[in-house]
Amino acid sequence: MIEHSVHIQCGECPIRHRAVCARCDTDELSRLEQIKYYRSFQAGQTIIWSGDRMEFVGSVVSGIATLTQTMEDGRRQMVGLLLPSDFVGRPGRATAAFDVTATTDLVMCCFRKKPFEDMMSTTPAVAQRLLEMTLDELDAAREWMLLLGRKTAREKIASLISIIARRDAALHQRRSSGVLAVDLPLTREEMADYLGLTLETVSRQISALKRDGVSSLEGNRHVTIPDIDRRMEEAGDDSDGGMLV
Amino acid sequence: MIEHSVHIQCGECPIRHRAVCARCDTDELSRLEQIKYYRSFQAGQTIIWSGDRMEFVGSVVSGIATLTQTMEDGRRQMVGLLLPSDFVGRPGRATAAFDVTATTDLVMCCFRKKPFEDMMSTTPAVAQRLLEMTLDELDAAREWMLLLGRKTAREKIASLISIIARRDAALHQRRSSGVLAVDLPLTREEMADYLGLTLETVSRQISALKRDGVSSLEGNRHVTIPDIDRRMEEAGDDSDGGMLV
DNA sequence: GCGGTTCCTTGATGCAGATCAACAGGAGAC
DNA sequence: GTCTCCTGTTGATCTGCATCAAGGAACCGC
Repeated sequence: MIEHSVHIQCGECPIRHRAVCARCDTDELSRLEQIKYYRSFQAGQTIIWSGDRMEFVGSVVSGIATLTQTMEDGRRQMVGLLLPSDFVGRPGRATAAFDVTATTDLVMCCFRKKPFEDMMSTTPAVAQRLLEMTLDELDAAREWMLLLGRKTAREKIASLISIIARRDAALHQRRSSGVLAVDLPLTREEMADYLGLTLETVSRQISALKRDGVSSLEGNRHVTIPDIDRRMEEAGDDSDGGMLV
Repeated sequence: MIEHSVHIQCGECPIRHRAVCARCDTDELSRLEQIKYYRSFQAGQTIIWSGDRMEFVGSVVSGIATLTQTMEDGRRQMVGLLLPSDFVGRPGRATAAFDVTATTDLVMCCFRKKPFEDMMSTTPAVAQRLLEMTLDELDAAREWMLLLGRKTAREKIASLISIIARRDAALHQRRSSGVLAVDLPLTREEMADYLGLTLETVSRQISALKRDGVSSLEGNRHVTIPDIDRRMEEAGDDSDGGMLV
C-alpha cells in the first residue's frame, strides 16, 4: 500500500493560493489540471535519492518532507524543510542534488518534468511564481546559515521553534496572541540534523528551556511558550517575528 | 573619488555570457544597454545596508562583494560571496535583507529596479536566466549549510579553497592540471565569517595544512596545492570537483 | 628614519557541545 | 501478561574550537 490514488480539483486544493500555481488564472489552471497527478508516500519513505534521475517535479500538498545531505562517513545535514505548498525538484536539471524524504505521511501534486518545463516556457505566471518562491527559499537558506554558523545551541532551538510557529501560522492564516503553541513535526534527531547539533544536545536544550520557564512541554512534541517576546530574544532574532502572510 | 564613470558596450562585456543577460539576443541586449549604468565602489565600501530601500539591482562586473548578516551583539555570518557575473538585489522586494559590501574595488552594472522589473515581465530570456541563477545559488547555499553545520575547521578551510578554485576556473575558462594555484581574495577575518569560525582558527588551520604538506603558501594569500585529489579528501567533498562550465 | 595601522600568527586557557553510556516510557506484536 | 522497538532523557567525560593575549611583518604617511 505504498501509493494510493487521490484526486483533488485544483479549485478545491488547499495549496491553490500558495503553491507554484498561485498566480494562474482558471484557464492556465485547467492546463495544469490535465498534466498533474498525485502521489502518496508513507512516513519515513524516501521520495528521491541524491544523484537519482529526476522524472518529476511537484508540490507538497499535505505532510512534511525534508531535504538532506549525507557525507560518506554518515554525518547528515538537513538543508530544506518542505511544508505544504513547497516545491520539490528543479526544472532544467537532470539529477537530484539532495535526498528528499517524507517525515510524515505525505501527498504530492506531481508533474512529469518535460510537460512542466513546456508549461513554464509558455506560461509566465508559473515561471514568475517559481522565481518568487525560489528567492524566498534562498532568503530562508541564508537565515539558516546564520543559525548554523553563529548561534548557540539554545538559540538554535529557540529559532527552530520560532520558524515552525511562523510557517505554521502562515499556513493556517491565524494570528498568534501572546501565548504560542507549536507541534514540533520532527523527532529530536531530525531537529539535530536541521540545527547542526547532536540529538542529545537538542534534548538537553529543550529540557533547559522548560526548566528555565521559557516554554513548557506536553508529551514530547507539543510546546507552548507563555511569553513570545521573551523567546524571540532567546532566538537572537532581530526580526520582529512578522508573519509573512 | 567614490564613484567614477565607465561604460562598456554589452557586446564587449566580460560577463556577457554568464550574467543575467546571458540568454538575451542582440535586440534584447540593446534594450538593456539603454537602461543600464555603471557604478564603481572602493574596497571596503558598503554597497547596500540591510533594511535599506533597494533602488537598483545589478551584476558584479569585476571585483568581489560579500553578503553578510550581523546580530545585535556583533556576531557576523557571511551568506553570499559575489564574484563577477553574480546578481545583486531582488526583484519584487522593496528592502534589502542583508548587507552587501565590496571587499575589493568593484564595478557593477546596474539597473533601476522598476525598469528592470518591466524588462523581466516582457523579456522571458531575462526572467529565465535569473531563475536559473537563483536555483544555482540555492544549491550553493545548501552545500554551504552542510559545511557550516557538519564540517570540521580543517574541512571548512579545504572546502573554501576548493570552492574558490572552482569558481575561479569557471570564470577564466581554464582547466586545472594536477597542481592547483589559488589566490584567496579574502582576509582571514572574512574567511572566518564565511566559514563560521574565528580568524585565529582560520589562521591555525591554514598553518596546519601547510605544515602537513597539503598546501604551500606564498605570502599570505597565494595557495598552491601539489596534489588536488588529496585535498578533495580533506574537504570531505564527495563531488568529483567537476567544473560547472 | 619612526610611529601608526592593518593583517596575520602563535601560545595558553576555558568551555560548549560531542561522545559514550545507561535507562525510562510508550506502542505494537503475540 | 512479556518482549522488542523506537524515541527521548540524563549523566560522565572528552575535545575542538573560542577566547584572551602577545607579538611579528608589511605598508602607509611624514
